[in-house]
Amino acid sequence: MSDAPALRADAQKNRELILVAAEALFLEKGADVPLEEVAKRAGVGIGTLYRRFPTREALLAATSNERFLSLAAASRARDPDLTPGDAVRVYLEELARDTSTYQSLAASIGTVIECGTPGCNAITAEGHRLLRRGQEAGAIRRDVTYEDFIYVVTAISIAIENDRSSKSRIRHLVDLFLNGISVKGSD
Amino acid sequence: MSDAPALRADAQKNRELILVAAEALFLEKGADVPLEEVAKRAGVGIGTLYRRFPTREALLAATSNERFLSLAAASRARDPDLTPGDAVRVYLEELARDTSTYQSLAASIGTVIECGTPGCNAITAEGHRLLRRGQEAGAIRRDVTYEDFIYVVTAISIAIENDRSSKSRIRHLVDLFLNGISVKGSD
DNA sequence: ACCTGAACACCGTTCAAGT
DNA sequence: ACCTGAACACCGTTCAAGT
Repeated sequence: MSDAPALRADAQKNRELILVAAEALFLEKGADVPLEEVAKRAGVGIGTLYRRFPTREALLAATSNERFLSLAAASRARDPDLTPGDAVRVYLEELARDTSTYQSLAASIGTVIECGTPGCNAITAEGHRLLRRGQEAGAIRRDVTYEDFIYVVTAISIAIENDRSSKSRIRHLVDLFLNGISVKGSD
Repeated sequence: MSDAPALRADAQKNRELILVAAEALFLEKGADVPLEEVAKRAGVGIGTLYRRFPTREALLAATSNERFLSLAAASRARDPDLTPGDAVRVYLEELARDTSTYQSLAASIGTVIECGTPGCNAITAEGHRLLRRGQEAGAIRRDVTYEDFIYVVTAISIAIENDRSSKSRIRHLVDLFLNGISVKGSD
């Protein structure tokens, strides 16, 4: 599974320094912070950063890895306590909240979450599982796809970033996705 | 209403040239095309472009003005033929389709549509009207806001841009917003 | 009042030289 | 194998000089 041919000790150390600096700066200044600033704070040359993380998305995915792993684990852990429908609801709310951690992350979350790291794989697999379970239980429409999940998470995060709504509206927006804007029984 | 103190003839001409060039380039290369390229194609200096359109959003709003006006007019025209719910559906589909006209426009459509030009005002007023009518007819939930409309249009356009879905999925995504992902009667 | 474009700032990305 | 940072490219934005 580990296709990385083991980094040299100094390279491994630099990789860690870059990740720590990136996490801090993404939080402080958003996901579009200049990469030179990340390299500077990490105390490495800009070339070293590019060698380890060829794209900004790769760096974002790496800093998200642990958060995604724990989100997926938490979702599985609460599974027995929730109905299939509620499990999907909480999954979407948590993922939207997480995506709102870094300013400017929303637009690329779709790419970031499909990057192949263990965390990305875990959170994606968990979403597929919840969707399937909801459909088998007859709670979720058959024509809904996992792409629709990503779309709504992206949407909510962008809405929050644009300051057209606040984090407190995540629940409302997820609710619209789940139940629709139409009054029940009106069609 | 017209707060513009009438441009000098040459300035007016340049403004038109900029708009024509911008429309063409936005269509060819997306809403993030270099502004210098727009100025070059228009045959004016970059300073002239900035003088007329201080921000990219202002330029986007200006090129969208006529499209927004006709979208709003079309919506009012078909109004008698549709139920309040269907009127909202078509409004959202048309707006999402329009926002997908220029690549990279989606993320800023929220800002562009609130810019105060006649077109922006018209399409916004029409959306508010349809929402109110839907709610008064008992077809739309009372807790839905016009911000939710913008959020879903943004979401759909971003989904399309990220190539996670195609324009043919607009109908599906609007349908989810209207009716929700939950199976009816499951709650 | 308006136009121009050089000048400056800023950031992304590569790559030759060095360890 | 890895690191560094100068160098280059590109784009946004301003503003002094000119009409």
